[in-house]
Amino acid sequence: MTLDSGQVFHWEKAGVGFLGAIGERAVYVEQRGDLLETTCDKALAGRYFALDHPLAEICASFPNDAPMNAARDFCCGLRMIRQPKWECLATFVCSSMKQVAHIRQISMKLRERFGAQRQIEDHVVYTFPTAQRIAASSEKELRECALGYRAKNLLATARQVASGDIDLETLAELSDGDLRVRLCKLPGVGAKVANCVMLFAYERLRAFPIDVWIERVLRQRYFPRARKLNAARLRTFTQEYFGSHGGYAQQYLFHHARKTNTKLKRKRAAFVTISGVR
DNA sequence: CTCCAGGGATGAT
DNA sequence: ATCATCCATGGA
Repeated sequence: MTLDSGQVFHWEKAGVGFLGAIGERAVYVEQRGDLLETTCDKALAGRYFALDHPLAEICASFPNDAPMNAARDFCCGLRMIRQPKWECLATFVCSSMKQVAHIRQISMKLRERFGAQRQIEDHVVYTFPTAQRIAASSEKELRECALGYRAKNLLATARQVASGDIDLETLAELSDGDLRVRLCKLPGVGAKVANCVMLFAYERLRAFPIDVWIERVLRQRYFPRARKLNAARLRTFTQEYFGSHGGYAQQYLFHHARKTNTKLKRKRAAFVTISGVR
């Protein structure tokens, strides 16, 4: 549930488990009931998958309404991963106006081209390239990874991180508001991407990214027929209504909507077929 | 084939 | 302060 929820984009199904990388290490993970089996250091996997999060307590803190209850039931076990900061930032700079399936492709191409190769059993996985490595590439090379107009932003952001102009680790000391402001100064980072990075890499469980899916959920399930519902209005509502674990609630709503896919897409015109027209 | 996607930056009202 | 456009690309 966690690895398929659109937080990370490089894990691949292998047998009953998944093959991927946690930071610099190639890892195989497999869930057996309520146990997690892994080939890597126990503490490393436990931290990455946030096994210390009190899931029952967090889910109990969600608001009690129909869409939230449905999402909670559907997403049982889903956790917010603790991602490496640069990896998360870079990936979501590449995510704008892209479907999850395509973000996966971009992520894999960047890894294969610029990352480090790791062997695990008879498989090969790649680590995510450092900011230094991306900064040393060119816009042309990045465009060859299918980034399109995002290539310029990724390159510029990588250069700021690689040069030490911005230190992603020390940003962790900042308040939510200050952290968001600093992240939004990076090219290709707006409120949505900043919130994703805050939620997935800085443990800011309040952060509530609003993308096209979540906006549809909010408008159709929480504000049916509401006039003048702008971005600011949605933002204040989500912060107050979903509370201190809003990011968790958001991810549950997102994953549920994306996987069930019912009645959220814009209605298409109904067609009938009439024969014998000619 | 068409539609649209885990948006952001920019310029016009 | 809000709104409209453009930006590349390819899965569905």
